[in-house]
Amino acid sequence: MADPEFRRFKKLLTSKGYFMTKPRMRLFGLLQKHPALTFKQLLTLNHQHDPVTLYRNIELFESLGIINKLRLGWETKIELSDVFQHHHHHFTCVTCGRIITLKENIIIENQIKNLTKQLSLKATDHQLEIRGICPTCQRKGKE
Amino acid sequence: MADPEFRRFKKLLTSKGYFMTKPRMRLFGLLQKHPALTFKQLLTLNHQHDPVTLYRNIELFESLGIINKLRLGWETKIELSDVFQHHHHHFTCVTCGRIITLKENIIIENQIKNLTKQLSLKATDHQLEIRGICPTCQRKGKE
DNA sequence: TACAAATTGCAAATTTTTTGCAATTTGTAA
DNA sequence: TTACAAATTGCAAAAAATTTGCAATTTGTA
Repeated sequence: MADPEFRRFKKLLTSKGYFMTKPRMRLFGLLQKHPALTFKQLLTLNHQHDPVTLYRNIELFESLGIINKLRLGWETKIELSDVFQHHHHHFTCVTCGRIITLKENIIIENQIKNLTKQLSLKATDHQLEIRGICPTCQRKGKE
Repeated sequence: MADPEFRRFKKLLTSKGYFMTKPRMRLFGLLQKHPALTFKQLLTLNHQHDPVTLYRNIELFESLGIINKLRLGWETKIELSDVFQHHHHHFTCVTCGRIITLKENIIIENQIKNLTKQLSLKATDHQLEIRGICPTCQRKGKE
């Protein structure tokens, strides 16, 4: 495969002595394709396969920094970490549950840098979720 | 009780026809006292009492906007919503798990307002978690 | 104080997550 | 390419977390 993301993924695994297996490739592929998935969604998309392996690989990926777990709305979702995606934030519609990806905002990023610097915190990453009502649901609400 | 927060809490409950009960007062009291608790911590602090009632009241409080669930570090935590606290953000130390409360940052707040306005999103609230290494753990790491 | 409606707390069901282990798959080095 | 050691899977089963139904109790109202 020529996919550079895949190569980075492989490196993360193998440099620590883990094996590149089919269930791991499948999981990584699903996360590349979809923006943010719950465990259940992953299990469904991964049909016919064992939840146990999925649990174990999610745990592994988490520990290797391949994925992040987020709470969006009321659910815990899994998505690829910033190593594989442009850094971004999320807007969750509290009415329909839709998630809108918000592209990185430089002013906020800088402000976070200042803020942590002042407090002598060494920041590794961050996440911002904005909740509210999406344009579609706003329109429906007025009808 | 003269506590104005408590009165606000009571109003939120009773204005929708819910009763002010002892388990609900206890839960609210715990959340006032502690910054961000997991379900397990709540259960322990609430010793001798049933998990079922706790689940039900957490769900109710959530639906009434009394509390928020957050994912901090790897855990889901519960804290009083901005109705009862100054709006703030969180820093989680990935090494020791400590949570540091970050006071509201006006520049970030304004930036969020601009951002959502541009996209016609009606924002109701948001949360920001910064992860990294706290000063204490940074020192330990160097020893 | 009496009543209707809401809530609790128990038992039990259901769902989610973890653990142990034998069979299989993977990477490495001859 | 083959053979081997180590890692991983997927099953069965255990453990933990969450939800449901219901009778007894508590709460707000008149």
